[in-house]
Amino acid sequence: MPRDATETRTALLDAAQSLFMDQGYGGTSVDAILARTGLTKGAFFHHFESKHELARALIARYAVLDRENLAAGVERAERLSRDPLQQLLILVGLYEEALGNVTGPPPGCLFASYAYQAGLFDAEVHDIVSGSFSHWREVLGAKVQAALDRYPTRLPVDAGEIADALTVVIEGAFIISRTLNEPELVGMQIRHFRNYLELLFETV
Amino acid sequence: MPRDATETRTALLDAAQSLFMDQGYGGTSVDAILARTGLTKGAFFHHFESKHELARALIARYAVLDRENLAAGVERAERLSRDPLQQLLILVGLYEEALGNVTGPPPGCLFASYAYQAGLFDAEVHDIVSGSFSHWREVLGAKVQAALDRYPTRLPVDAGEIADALTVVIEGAFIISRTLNEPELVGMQIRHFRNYLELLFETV
DNA sequence: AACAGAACCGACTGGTTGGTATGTATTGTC
DNA sequence: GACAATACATACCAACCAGTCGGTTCTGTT
Repeated sequence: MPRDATETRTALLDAAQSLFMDQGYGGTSVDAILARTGLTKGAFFHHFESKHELARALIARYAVLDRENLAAGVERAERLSRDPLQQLLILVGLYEEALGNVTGPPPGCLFASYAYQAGLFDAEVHDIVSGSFSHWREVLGAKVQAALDRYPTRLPVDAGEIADALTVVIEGAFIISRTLNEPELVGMQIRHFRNYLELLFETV
Repeated sequence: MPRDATETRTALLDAAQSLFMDQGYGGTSVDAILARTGLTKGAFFHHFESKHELARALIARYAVLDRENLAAGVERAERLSRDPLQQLLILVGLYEEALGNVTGPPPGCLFASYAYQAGLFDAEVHDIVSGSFSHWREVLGAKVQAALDRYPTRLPVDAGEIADALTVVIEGAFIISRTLNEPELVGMQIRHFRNYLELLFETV
């Protein structure tokens, strides 16, 4: 077997992800990706049969990492407490921690970059993105529902909506944080979502 | 004077806005804009000296409308109540109303489409976008501060952060709403921000 | 050492891109 | 109704685009 191809493939995916987040899919040429990696057309089209197929592979990789990350967070929260409300608050706290202590440029989300370029992609890519957000809704929604089942709230709320509210805050915070170039903003805003939960559940 | 040019110019800007929101700036060709309007290269480059200048004009127009819209909302809220907290809640309610009763495809924000394509634009465009978000922070932040000065809160909060939280929710809700194709989501999420305010200020 | 096959190179292609040059149509002014 | 100026159309160009293809290099197998 020849030299290690996964390294090259990863380099292409990494460069593409960075460029797509900064210039968008339509604004990034294959040549730009090659210039960043130092590779050539031959390498690119050996690994991906088209630019579009790269986009698909990229977002699929991102979706897997996102799921693993979420699952790890949930597991960790479940290990740290038996109480569903506490688990929820811990989970939010973990994301606040992870996205708050970022040095350098504000972080972003590949799914979000899709939202305003959806017309460039096909149904398969769309399903990966919407499936990822739906997954957040399901996983978090279950936790919220468990908390709702056990504790009273100051206002009547729907579990799915509360679950969505976290992804909404994260995605929205990315946008404001990026345009204002204020990396701290993301953690701060997640903090406010945590405030909302605590106020809702009368823990404060 | 020749025929009315503003109509043509507006048609170009409208088509560009719609396409940019759907495919991004880099993914939209000048020809695509012309195909949608039924115009030609001659018309385009008569009104805009480059594609980039169109983007600048478009986001500038959007920023002006956004400011006017915000100012109108604030005025209306101030007319409906003398109390700063009530004004704030009314203002949020107005946006919940405006963005919640949308039929057809979920709405979006041109500023947000910029966030993940920033590398394609220059400092001038960047200043318009960041200036717009800063303006929201200032205007809303002042209202929040006025409410904080008069009423106690269950948790200590910063006025600017609360102001940002609304734009964060709106922008984030756009993204999730668009990818899941659920137009109602935006209004619902703004509702949760209103809940947060009401819980914070002990009105519920 | 010979072979096979994957990994990669780089010149090339046809179509598309943003932009230009030049021409024509429209409309108010005198 | 001649003139001027704006508004728009059309043909065209060089640069760039995604993608192709024949060739070269590397590496495990025998």
